[in-house]
Amino acid sequence: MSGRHSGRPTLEQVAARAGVGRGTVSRVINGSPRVSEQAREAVERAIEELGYVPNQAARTLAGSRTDAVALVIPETEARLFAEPYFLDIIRGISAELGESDKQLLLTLVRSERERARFEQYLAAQRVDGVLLASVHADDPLPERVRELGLPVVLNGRRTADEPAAYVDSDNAGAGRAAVAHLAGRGRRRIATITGPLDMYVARARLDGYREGVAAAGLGVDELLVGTGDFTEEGGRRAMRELLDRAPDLDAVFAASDVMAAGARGVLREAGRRVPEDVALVGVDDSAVARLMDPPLTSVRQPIEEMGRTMARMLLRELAGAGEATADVRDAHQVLPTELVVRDSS
Amino acid sequence: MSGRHSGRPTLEQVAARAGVGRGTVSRVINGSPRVSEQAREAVERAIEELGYVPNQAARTLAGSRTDAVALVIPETEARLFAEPYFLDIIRGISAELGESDKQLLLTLVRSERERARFEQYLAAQRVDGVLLASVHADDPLPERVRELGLPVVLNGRRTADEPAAYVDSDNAGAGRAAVAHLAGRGRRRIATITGPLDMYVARARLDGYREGVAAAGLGVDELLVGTGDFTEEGGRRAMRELLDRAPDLDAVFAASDVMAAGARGVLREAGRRVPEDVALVGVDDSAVARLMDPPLTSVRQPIEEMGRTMARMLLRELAGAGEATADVRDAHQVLPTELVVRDSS
DNA sequence: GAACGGCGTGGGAGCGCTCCCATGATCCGT
DNA sequence: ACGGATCATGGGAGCGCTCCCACGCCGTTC
Repeated sequence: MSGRHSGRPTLEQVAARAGVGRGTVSRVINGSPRVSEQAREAVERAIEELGYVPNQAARTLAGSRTDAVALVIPETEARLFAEPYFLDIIRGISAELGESDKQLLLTLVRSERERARFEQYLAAQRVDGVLLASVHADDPLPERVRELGLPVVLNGRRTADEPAAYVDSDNAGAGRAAVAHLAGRGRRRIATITGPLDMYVARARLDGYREGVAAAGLGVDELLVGTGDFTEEGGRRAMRELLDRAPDLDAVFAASDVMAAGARGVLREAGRRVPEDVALVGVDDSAVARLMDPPLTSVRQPIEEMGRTMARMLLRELAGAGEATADVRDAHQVLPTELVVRDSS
Repeated sequence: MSGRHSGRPTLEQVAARAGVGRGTVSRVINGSPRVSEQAREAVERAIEELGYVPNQAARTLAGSRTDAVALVIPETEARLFAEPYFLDIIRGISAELGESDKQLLLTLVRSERERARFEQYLAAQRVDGVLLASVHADDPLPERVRELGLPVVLNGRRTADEPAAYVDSDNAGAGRAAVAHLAGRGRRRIATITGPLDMYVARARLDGYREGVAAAGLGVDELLVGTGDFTEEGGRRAMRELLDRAPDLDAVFAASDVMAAGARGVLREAGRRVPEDVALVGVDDSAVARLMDPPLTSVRQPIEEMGRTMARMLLRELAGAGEATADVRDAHQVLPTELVVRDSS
């Protein structure tokens, strides 16, 4: 066959063609300023002509930077949350990463075994940093990642005083806004359906609800607090219990759209009209909310923006390389939510 | 501790500790049979004790296998399709990949520019193969990937005689099943709302609809065919037109749940009851279908299974290494759909 | 005019692994 | 008992890149 022209061109071949040394080509590729204009042009031309693309494995091996970050999604959660959530997160992350030439390694963690394997991957130097979606209260993963010397950013926090870097939305604010809205429409017996209370996000929304009730001068009634689990069925169950315990309720703040959908079904079966008899507000502003009948008032989280912010934080830390983490405050971002009013309230 | 963390252990150190040569350690790691039981045990012990994890970059560089595959999702599509779709696809792929120690590189392609960049990545030897979600009719990407010498598997086909390997669901079957069901319930004027007709999936469902109508001995009436675009708004628009053109229709087969949801709203506004006046069937069996009022009858696609199958096909081709693609038939998988009957029909 | 500092440059020395070949030990048949 | 297979084994030779040091060459400076 014809010569050794098999395989892709290497940096060495580019150097030869451009009439310079390997070092110079490397400098051009990596945007070093210490290259003469002339040499740079020659190299760029050679790269163009040869269709050269640097071999990533070689770069990583020699330089120990991988140009990839991992996004970890615990599979169990993936089913609970309104599903579009993760897609939006991914979209935001991907958009931000795209601008910096980084790759996204997606890992769904289903079991302990897969988790262990994931830690292996981290140790295998496959990524420069880790993004973690929806961590549970007692999840040790963030610490494990740090021990491996990798920066990590969480989506949501595990506790109020989360030590790791995170991006969260203003969950308490969401609860307050929902209740204020309902109270503003004259509702006095406002109930809530919470998420699972071992998750910080659920607690925070409940706290916001309580603050909102107090702020409206209504006095908190624990009979009006029903516990759900972010699923439709959980929403049904909680709604039934609430109707039992507090048949005089005239509004419900459900901590997720999906639970609101479940609750809506129970209300219909109970002959309560929405919004005439019972006003309903959800959280997420998902497709479900728009398509419900009547369309559901919901507190929107800026999900895609959360993804972007996570990626941005991680990239900043990667760039800042030096251990000197500028300011812890930067590492804790809480994004605002927004009430979207529709016909259910 | 301070001090120079001598970094992670290398294969060489494992060899030293186990009292064998590098080659032997490498053989153990790669599961070669040509290793004595004794040596194997010694090496495994050393790996355990040192917490050794092979450096991926080095393996790739030396062996030119990357242990990663890319999943490409055109961003434009991501909005059109019922969103959970992609998450399910990802879930299936991830599950299958997890069992074979491969990593998933997720790439959302938003623009021509990002597409070009993606091709660069492929050329940079970052992945062993490519999975492509929802390709458009004229998408040249599959061919580009092949030119780079990488195997590719599509989700859905571009045309009826797609040359590339693909996994699709039985879209025509979905249309037939929906119509048969509606006809079975005594509906005679069955309309359809299609997807965008430049997509094969939309055409196939329409074909199935026509076949179903013919099979029921109803005679196809083009007035009953409305064109949508897989969005809720498109569904509304098509439904309005249908009501205009064929006010006597008594059933609608919408080619997606989301369009069905849009249509349902228009029907309500028009004072038509579902299912009494007009029966409604969608496709996807998504959360939207379950949460609609009344809950929507829908044709379910085995989305997660499609993901699994895609991954399996790609892995098989990667394993088969040799160019001898066994049988083209294996490369074209069409999975069955299933009608889920609810109250809307 | 000699000494000096800076800058662009070339290329050696690895990074940690797989591939593969040569080696010595073991086993077989005759 | 001996030549020839068979087998586990060690280790050299890269894979393609980045890092970094040493080398000229230039313009300054005193």
